[in-house]
Amino acid sequence: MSLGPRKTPKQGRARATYDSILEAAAHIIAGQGLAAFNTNAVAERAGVSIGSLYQYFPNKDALMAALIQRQQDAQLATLQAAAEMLGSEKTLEKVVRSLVRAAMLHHRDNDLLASAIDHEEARLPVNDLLVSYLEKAGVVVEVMLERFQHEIPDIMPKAAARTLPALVRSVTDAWANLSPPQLEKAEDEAVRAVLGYLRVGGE
Amino acid sequence: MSLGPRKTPKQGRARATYDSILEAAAHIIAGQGLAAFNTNAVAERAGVSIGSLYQYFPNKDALMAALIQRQQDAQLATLQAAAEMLGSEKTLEKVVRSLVRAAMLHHRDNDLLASAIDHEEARLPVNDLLVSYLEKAGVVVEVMLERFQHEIPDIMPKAAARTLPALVRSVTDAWANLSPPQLEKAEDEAVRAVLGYLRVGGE
DNA sequence: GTACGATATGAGTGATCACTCATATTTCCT
DNA sequence: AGGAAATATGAGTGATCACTCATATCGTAC
Repeated sequence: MSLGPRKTPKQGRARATYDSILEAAAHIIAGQGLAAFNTNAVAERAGVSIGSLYQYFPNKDALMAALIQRQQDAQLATLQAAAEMLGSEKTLEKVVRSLVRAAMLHHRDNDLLASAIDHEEARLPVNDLLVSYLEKAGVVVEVMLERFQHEIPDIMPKAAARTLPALVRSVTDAWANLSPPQLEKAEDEAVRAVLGYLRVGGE
Repeated sequence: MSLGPRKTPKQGRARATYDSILEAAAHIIAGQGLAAFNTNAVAERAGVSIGSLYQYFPNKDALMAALIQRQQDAQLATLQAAAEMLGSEKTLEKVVRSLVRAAMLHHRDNDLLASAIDHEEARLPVNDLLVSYLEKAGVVVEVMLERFQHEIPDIMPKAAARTLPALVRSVTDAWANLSPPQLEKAEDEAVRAVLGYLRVGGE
């Protein structure tokens, strides 16, 4: 079963249809979870007929795969923007705290979508996508960390780039999923975890 | 919609039926994922009629909730056993490495089941279960860490107890889900993350 | 052994949902 | 203008699956 697009849009309206379908899919998953994600609902929300959806996606999984790629692109863009913003920041702790805060905000707004994507990544044959995304994100983190080599001499930037996002995500998850959510605590603990990870063995 | 059991088994065979249903559900999710988890398949695998399943579980979600509780109980037991085993271990690093290794083995065998449970915990109204589980697990971790107060003076054991499991899980995930999985690397990075987290600010 | 509650059965029902296809409309090109 | 290619439509189809219920069997107490 192919996950590639069935047909590439050639006209403007086709592009618009394609985009509105992806947008609708993201909206439904983010708002009501994976269980509410069905092709009929997506088409309706997109203001498009079910037939049109199947013009561009050969099946439901292909739609999910496209959504995963879209999300990866967005996250990469966010990360790159953050890297530029923080280019002037002097202390490692401030850089880390900014990144953690950004990750938490993103988390608050995209909780269901992010976890649904995690879940589906494991089920679908999209490993190539994932690896190439990690590759690119890794480079960005690597560049950021190199500026602080003096502070964290033992770090292996490539390894750190892979570990850090997972670390932030899990710690914030652990604290944000309480009732009531302990968001300040979450931020502190995540910063603590990241700094601890980076500095271990050093000093 | 109630998630409690519909009927409590009073005879031995009823207990056996009940258990085999839970066992079958776990087996299916662990082997083929959440998508293959349907009540008919569970009943068949359990060697029980679909009607029997609904004698004990008012609906599919109740079955999932029971599975979640069962898994929490098992994890707690594992953790407690580990805590006793490690009571004589002298260095913090060794304790941490043992725990990480145990978590990784568990992960390798129950990958799909664990992530499915994570996913469903978020969807079902089982917050009470989760909170009480974290409470108990927290106490165990707290006791373990108190022995190393001299090494990690700044730690808040309750906070650590909540953060650590999430941290280990995510780091191992990040490295284990590659192809090929980098399991040694995963262990090293997870140990590094935990030690870093525990020791930050200290030394 | 008989009676009664507990337990087990599985064909059947209704709802949901992925996906098709014959047809209609729009855009592009000359 | 007119034809062809691209795009859009949505009723319909078939499969899946959660859940019911009428009926059957088993265990136990007397």
